[in-house]
Amino acid sequence: MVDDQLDLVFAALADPTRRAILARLTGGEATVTELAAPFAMSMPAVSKHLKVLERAGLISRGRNAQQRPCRLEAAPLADVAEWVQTYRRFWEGSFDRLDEHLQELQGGDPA
Amino acid sequence: MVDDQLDLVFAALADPTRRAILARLTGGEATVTELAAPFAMSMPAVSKHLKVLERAGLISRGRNAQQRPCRLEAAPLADVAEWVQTYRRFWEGSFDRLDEHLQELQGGDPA
DNA sequence: CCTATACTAAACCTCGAAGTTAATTAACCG
DNA sequence: CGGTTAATTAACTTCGAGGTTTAGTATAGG
Repeated sequence: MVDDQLDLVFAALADPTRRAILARLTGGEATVTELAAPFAMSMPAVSKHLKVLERAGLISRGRNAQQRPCRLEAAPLADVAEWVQTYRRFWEGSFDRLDEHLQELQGGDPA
Repeated sequence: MVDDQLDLVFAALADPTRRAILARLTGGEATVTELAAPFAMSMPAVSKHLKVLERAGLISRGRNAQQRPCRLEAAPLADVAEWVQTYRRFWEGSFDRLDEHLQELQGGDPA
């Protein structure tokens, strides 16, 4: 709902490294070292990416000895889905702009 | 499919001005001047935002006298929807991480 | 032709994102 | 305690995003 939050989430998703990290986390928790392994990038760089994801609410972090396991927190993606959902009728269907406009005026949904 | 394209789209969406422009365009085509009106921002700034949206494939531009009407091109949002869709089961449902992992291994869906 | 209108291009500024290396904290382990 | 592993912090660099103002390009129209 807060627009700033959507900013953070979209910005976080705009980086392929971070999307790859999220994809990795669908397989379960992982430590920073594990997450960093696939990338040709230093550990602090990955640590920064994780901070971006955390600020966006897309991951949370636990504690296990010296390790800080990351877990996926997908809730903000529901907001993304909701936002994009409002545009669905603009990529589905084959009506032209005039039809779209009429549709909007009438609040109708041809699906 | 092309990861770079998703980068461009997410990055374009990470700015509230640009999302507002897209929202405006759901009401039909608009000129740059019309799009710029609601914002406390110079016209060149809006012009740059439009270029970002265009590069992401989210708008296209026509020509009408001196005006360059913009129209919404929502197709890239389908890619966004598809991407986010793969995470849906991670924000729906109330199972914990272990369950998620088992679910993934079994390819099951408890919904 | 001249001028106003609509927009883009150019030049510039500032700030933060993304990366580096080196230093620091924290926890385990022999 | 001393050393190793895991991760963050700090200091620094580079680059591009987002904004500005000023200048340039088209096109409409008196």
